[in-house]
Amino acid sequence: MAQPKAAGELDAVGLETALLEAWKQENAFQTSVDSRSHGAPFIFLEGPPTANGKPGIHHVVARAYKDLVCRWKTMEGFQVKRKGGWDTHGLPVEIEVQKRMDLMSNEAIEAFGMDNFNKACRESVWTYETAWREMTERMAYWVDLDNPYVTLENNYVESCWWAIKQMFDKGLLYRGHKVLPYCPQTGTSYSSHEVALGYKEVEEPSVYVKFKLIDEDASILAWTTTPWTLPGNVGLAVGPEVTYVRARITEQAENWVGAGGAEVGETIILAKDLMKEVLRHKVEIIEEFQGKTLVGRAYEPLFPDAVPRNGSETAWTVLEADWVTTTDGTGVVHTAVMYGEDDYNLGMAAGLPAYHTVGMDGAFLSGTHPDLDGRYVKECDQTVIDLLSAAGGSNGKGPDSGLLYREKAYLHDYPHCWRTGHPLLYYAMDSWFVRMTAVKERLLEFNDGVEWAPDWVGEGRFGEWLRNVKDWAISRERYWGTPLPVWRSESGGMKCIGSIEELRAEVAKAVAAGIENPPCPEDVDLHRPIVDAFTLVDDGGKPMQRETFVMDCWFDSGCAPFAQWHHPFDGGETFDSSSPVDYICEGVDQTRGWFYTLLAVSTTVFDKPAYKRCLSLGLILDAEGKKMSKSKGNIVDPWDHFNREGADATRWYMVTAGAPWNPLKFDPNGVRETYGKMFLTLWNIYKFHADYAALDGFDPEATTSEVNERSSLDRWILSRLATTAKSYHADFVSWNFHKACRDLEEFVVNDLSNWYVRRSRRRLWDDAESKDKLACQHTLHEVLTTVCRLMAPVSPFMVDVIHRNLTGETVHLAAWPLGTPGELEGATADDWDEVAAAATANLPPHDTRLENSMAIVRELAEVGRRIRIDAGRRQRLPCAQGWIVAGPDLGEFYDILAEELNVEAIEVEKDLDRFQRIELAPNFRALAPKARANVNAVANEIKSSTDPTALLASIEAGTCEIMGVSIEMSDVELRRIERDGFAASTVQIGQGDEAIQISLVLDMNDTPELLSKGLARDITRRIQAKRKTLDLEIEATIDLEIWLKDAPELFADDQQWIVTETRAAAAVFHPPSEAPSGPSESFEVDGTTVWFTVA
RNA sequence: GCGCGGGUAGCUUAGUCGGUUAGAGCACCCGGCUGAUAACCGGGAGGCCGCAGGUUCAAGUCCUGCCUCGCGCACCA
Repeated sequence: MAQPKAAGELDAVGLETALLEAWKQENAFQTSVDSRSHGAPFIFLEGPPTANGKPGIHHVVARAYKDLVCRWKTMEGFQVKRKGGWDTHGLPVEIEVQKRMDLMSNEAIEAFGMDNFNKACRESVWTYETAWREMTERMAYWVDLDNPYVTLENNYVESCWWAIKQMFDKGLLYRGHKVLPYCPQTGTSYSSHEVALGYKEVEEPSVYVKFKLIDEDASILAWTTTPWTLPGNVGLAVGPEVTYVRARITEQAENWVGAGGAEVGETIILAKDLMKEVLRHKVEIIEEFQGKTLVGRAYEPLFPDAVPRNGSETAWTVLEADWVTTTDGTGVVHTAVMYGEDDYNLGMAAGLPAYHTVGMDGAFLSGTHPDLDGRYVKECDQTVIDLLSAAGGSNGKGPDSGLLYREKAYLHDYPHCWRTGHPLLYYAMDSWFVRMTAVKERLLEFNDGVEWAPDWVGEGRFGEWLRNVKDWAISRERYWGTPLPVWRSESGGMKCIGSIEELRAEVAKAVAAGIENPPCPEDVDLHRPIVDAFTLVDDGGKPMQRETFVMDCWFDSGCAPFAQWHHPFDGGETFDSSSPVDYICEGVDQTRGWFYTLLAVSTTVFDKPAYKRCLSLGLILDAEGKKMSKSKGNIVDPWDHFNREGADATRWYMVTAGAPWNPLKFDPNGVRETYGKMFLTLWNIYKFHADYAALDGFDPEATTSEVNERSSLDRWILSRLATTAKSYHADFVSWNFHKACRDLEEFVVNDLSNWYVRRSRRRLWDDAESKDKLACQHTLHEVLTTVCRLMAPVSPFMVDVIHRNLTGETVHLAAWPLGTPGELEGATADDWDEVAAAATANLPPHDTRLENSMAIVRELAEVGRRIRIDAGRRQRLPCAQGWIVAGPDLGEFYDILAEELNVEAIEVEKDLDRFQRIELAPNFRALAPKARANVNAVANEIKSSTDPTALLASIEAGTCEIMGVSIEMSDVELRRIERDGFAASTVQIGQGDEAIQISLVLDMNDTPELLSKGLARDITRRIQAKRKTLDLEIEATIDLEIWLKDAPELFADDQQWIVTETRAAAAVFHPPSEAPSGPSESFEVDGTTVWFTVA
């Protein structure tokens, strides 16, 4: 039923686009999943891309690896459902819209109307959906885009709310402060990811400030790069173990630059290590002591009215903090509670007053200082410096020299708003947190159970992150996102809403309590501002407003395992039976992103891991090794390659270019190379088989050919196929897809095309039916279908065309050649009966001896060419005799060898010494323990022996001793090398103990018969080339005329051979005296001139 | 600054437990082969294996330090 049709010329792009159409018609993806519906499930989870930018080549890479594993597992008989997904919330979407609509501040958005804005966001999300869908389809990433999960949909949001409520009920969700990078111009705090976009190197004034101790006439010196935080100072931190000094100024400084200074006799306290760097005055050290002795000492506030004490006993005293170092500054850290993370944490722990001196607009609050109130902090650096450097300092009660010791320009990277370019302020803000620190042990435990590829991402980078886990600041002061479903009353009453039903009930309750509310229908849209409008009541009957935050959009995607099914509102079974998922795969940049939030949500909500296997992909760089980014404009458009080399070559290139977790330098030339090398070769192999199969009406099912009756060449390629397939599979299992595919490519190009097909060509030319031809066709059929199946997960197009034509069935419904464990009774994605699985494999028999022998044959064929080049004997001139010296019996390959070497006869030379001499080389591994320090000297003795034969004899006799070391056979390696003066060459096959040296010797003597044959071959070759340039059909016949000059005799047999080979219907061989009268082709070979005409 | 991963030929890269002469592809040059393709074969040129030190009989491989690139964290007084 499956008689192959002839294959045409290759048009990769046409082939792929036509096949896409066929797949669509056949519903191929769904069919491939459904056909395994009885298989064990293998759960894949798609990490949702944000569809608010055009997809680039880096997206293709990630999708290629997702697809690869899913297709592979499907072929193994597992049922691999693949639901698509879209990440639709969050700042990237908002910013896209803000840019487009010129709404660059929160005020602008609110003036525009939050409902309008969110509507625009909702629409904006789908701007690039088509582009994504087209890319996804074109690259043949099989995923269900018709029923994706979408994070903005009500069902999805409702599941997120449910999850938040679980956290809330467990006490894992709390409201607190966090110091965040904040842009007063846009009124937005930024996530670390966004902050990273805006670092700029800037030079700013840094200041060394004297904090005057109350109970002593001395000052503690502290340093800051942000003078605007000084009015908020309420503490000084010292390292308890750090050594400090009390230093007295002994002399005025010379060449003082800038503001500040000190009087002779003033006492200054700072870290000993930093004294030289900081102090510009000559000083004497009065005392050295540890930081802890300073703790508790009180000092005078710099700006006495800026911050109220509010009963704090620790305010304006010295505190200890173990993170204080002496790498820069003075070893004393000025602490302004609200404007630094460390400061804030220290302030909370020590009970410092937590008051802002700066408003949300970035200006000093009124009451800070008359000269500062109401001014933008970044413009006040100089004013602060002036106030402090004035005699007595800002309050006039400091030392005569003022409170400023020095100012110094300081160059550093500082975060700036990547939208407005303004410097960001670290600012303590209200925020909601998930208490990740409470589940740290569980996170680590679950992570240990994950199979990471590569393992160091899990143990190293991700493990490190988890060991230092901090509470997750999960709220954002934004508009477009999953609203935080917590309502709060002024008295602190709180309620977390976990479903629409609950929301409606609470609204009803509030209405019943007399609070007006908008209607809350069953399909109420769970977005701002709609949900903001509901006022609920707390248990005491007090009105509660929603906390106006939205969730970090990473929280949304972290909920994907269950929210995609609308869990638990769908009944809960789907998630319960598909958790944790078996496989996820994303770029390594998701380590702290999705990989983390999946685990974080799963751990806090379900106390369970989220995934079992995680493939973490390396970054995609451009050909120069730079990260691909929109701003650099170096993004490669996947369509460039889809439309030129096709998706197959693009995908195969990506996988073979390096390990999946290594950064990939995407080189467009590499795709071209892959196309030419792998796919064109594969196609031509296929074409060779299919064309003759069609011509001969070959039907693999109607005929049979017993493998053990086939030629050794057939059995060899089948054995190579089995070997390659097994290592291919093993590499897949260990995530080494690159190795697997490189080896398979090597097999296809080298073994299959360059040897098997080349050697088999004549077998198929034969018009007559023969057992051998049938054997060859069955062999090609088996090898090609198996190669197609192996390649199908990586590059699904061409192999499907080939597989369909050869077998009548799509490769995507075919079984994995190494077995289908997923179909086994009781199998799971993690566990199956190995023996039963092996029985489902379908591979030809191994024959290691045959593989080894053929390796030698091929080596010898190459050696023959080398010998001829060295001896200056042309390839087509036959040699009478070739001798093989040593090596295993290659008798069954003599015909191949004779043809490859172009020799009349092959003989095995038993007398090794006739053509070979020996050399001895030391075996260091064996020799080193015996000879110890003398190993090199002993080795030299062995290497440089003038009579290796005699040396060998003495070693064999056990009487050899060099420098006191007795040498045995295991201490040396014996090498056989051709003797000088022969047209010969020696090769080594194999390594170590199994290595053998084989020499090939060619007889260089000419006879008239050989010269005639050689000439005939040269003439034939020229005529064949001519036939080709004339573009003749293979069956077409020609009329031939040949003239010769200075030629050896061309015997009748050889004339006839030329006639047969060139399909000459008529041939005239002119006598040596004649020369052509009309136009003709001519060439010269070894002094002979040949003219010929082809008609 | 801390952590992770790299640095091998002009480019892309392989290199196992430390072991003899560091292997391949692309590009380049020369030659060959081809009813066989953009393929293939032989040869050539091209390597301080990032630098320095150490361990060792022996280091691309192990150790230490440094330089450099990428990523992540912190950018912090």
